[in-house]
Amino acid sequence: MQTVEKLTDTLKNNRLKITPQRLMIFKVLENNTSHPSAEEIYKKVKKVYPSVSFTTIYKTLETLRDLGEIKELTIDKDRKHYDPDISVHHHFICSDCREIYDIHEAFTANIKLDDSLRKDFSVSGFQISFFGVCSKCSNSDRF
Amino acid sequence: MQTVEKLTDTLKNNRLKITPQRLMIFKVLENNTSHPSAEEIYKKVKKVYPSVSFTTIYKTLETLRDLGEIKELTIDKDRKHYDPDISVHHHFICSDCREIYDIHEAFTANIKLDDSLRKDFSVSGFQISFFGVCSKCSNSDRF
DNA sequence: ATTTGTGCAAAACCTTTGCATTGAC
DNA sequence: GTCAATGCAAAGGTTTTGCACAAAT
Repeated sequence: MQTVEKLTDTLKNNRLKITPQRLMIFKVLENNTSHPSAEEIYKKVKKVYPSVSFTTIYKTLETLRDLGEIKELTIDKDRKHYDPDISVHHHFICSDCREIYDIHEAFTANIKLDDSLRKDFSVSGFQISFFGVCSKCSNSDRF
Repeated sequence: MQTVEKLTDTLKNNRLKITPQRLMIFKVLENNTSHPSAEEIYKKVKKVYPSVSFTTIYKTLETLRDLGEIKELTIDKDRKHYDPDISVHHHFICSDCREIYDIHEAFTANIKLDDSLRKDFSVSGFQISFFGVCSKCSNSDRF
């Protein structure tokens, strides 16, 4: 996602309106690496704008996704998560605490799209989901 | 997933009961590479057992997953899909028709778990989701 | 003034659960 | 006879939608 400042320009260029609620959602997402769910964003925005609705959260997230500013993550079986980091990277989800961690690793360069794959599919991207238990949870398991 | 025959033994060994509904669900899943959703399984079972319920479908899928016989796929943002092929492989989901295809490719061998990754996480598995449009859909787009 | 965004309430979905009944063993 | 499975209805949780009103441009 761009900076909030640049993002407001992008909205203007698309004849979209800049509202306090939206600005707050942008601020919550800016530099956010916690992969929040809609509810987590809602709760944070609600602290500043108590009357904000889920409708606004979902609509704004949809708008940001359509602008290509954020990515909707389908990795948690229970709910969607949102990622303002649209660069190529992958995720680890802890089966215990459900937290999602970023994985920026060099090995991803080793994934070459095979010709047979190219023939059958027009691949626009891929995403690796790692499963397991994070060190925080595996440590606490010992006690 | 094992063959239906072997699966019945596994159930017996776990003191689980073999019912006509379950057998039908097993048959629907056996050698099924279409990654069906619960509803798709429900519809097929319903043709033979019209009074079958979603409860039975979901409960049986849960049992099979807990036995390690099938995998629950979190790749489609709208619903879960079920895969009786528990061998290591990956998937391509068409953003147009939502169909999920298997990807069995040699390049997956190139993914080595980095030491830094091993240090922070106890990785039990990973799964690559490819996104894009399948050839069926990209062909039909032309008309 | 126009047009988009907001928020409420309700709906739409998918999935799970409580419970009485049925059926497998 | 015992215990697990089934099926119904209801509930739960997430996400979407219709619509009137508010706010941004």
